[in-house]
Amino acid sequence: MKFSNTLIYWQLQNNRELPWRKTKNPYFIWLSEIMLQQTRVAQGMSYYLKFTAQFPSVFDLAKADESTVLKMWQGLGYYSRARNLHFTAKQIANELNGEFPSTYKEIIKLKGIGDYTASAIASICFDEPTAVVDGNVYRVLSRYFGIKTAINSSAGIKEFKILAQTLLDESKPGTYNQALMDFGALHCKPQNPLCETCPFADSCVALERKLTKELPVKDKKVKVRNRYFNFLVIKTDDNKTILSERKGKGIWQGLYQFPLIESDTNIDKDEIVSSEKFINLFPDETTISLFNEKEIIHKLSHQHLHTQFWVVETASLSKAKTKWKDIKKYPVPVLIANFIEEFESKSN
DNA sequence: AACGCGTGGGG
DNA sequence: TCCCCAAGCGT
Repeated sequence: MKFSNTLIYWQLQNNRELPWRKTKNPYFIWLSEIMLQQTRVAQGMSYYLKFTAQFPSVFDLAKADESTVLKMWQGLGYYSRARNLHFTAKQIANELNGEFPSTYKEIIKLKGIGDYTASAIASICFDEPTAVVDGNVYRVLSRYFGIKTAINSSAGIKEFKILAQTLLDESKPGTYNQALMDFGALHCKPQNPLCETCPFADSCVALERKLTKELPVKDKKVKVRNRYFNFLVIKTDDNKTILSERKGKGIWQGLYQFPLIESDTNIDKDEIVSSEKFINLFPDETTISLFNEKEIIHKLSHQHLHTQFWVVETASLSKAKTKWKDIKKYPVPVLIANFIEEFESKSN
């Protein structure tokens, strides 16, 4: 049987009820696709429901402040997705009369939308026969055809895109694309794929040659960089603190944090209070204490952040403009949000 | 072209 | 514990 027919038959019997499956509205599909980039369905689900409730149309999203959008995105990671989402929402609302572009060629021009997302939206919403290639597709196709080309090499990216396109069922591209991704996510899983009950078992190259565990091939691992963060958690007599936005490139752009002293290794109280940043911040007397006895290692995919939170109590300070009672209004990284939770629970 | 960019779950 | 990795994109 044809690859696409077997796949769609599998999908009929294994259909997932997902909120974004009930619509072809490109705004909702777009939202779901951005949220699910490098993100599991289970993690993205509550965010999708929250966003569609608060922003039922692209105009509502466009009207919001970026900071509001980031606050709602808090905890989902890869925050440039949220910034690009908001940027593109404004563009669609203000320049395109709220009308989502309807072809792959136009969709891929939008910020935050690459080959995968443009193919997904074009096929699901507009029935354009463009094949999606995501992590699931790489895995299924590399195993089924026994392809050892690295999926993150430029040769692999081209090869798999072409192959995916030739396999696509052009009569129902949206259904086919989602079926292939579902099959990868639920059946042809990274670990412990369900080969015993696989509808492709009679023709899967990886199964026949016992290559399932070796495929897909991916080269190079990301190197992890160690960084040492010391946050100065200021608490003034009048219950204020300093929280400021991270600007420029690097992690957590647009999110807020306490004043930060970064060092080459964990440093002690003496080094904190004698640092230039500390002296500039606090001309007057302060009381400083380390909040977490043991360093917190916050792990990003590519950085390990060895973190110490220093609680600094001082008289009222003109630079301390953020009221403690407003602190949860700001978008912050999970590392900071976790600290705030613990700090508040201990001071009550 | 290769690297930077989060977070959480599972083996 | 550690490592992988999950509906990728921008530069």
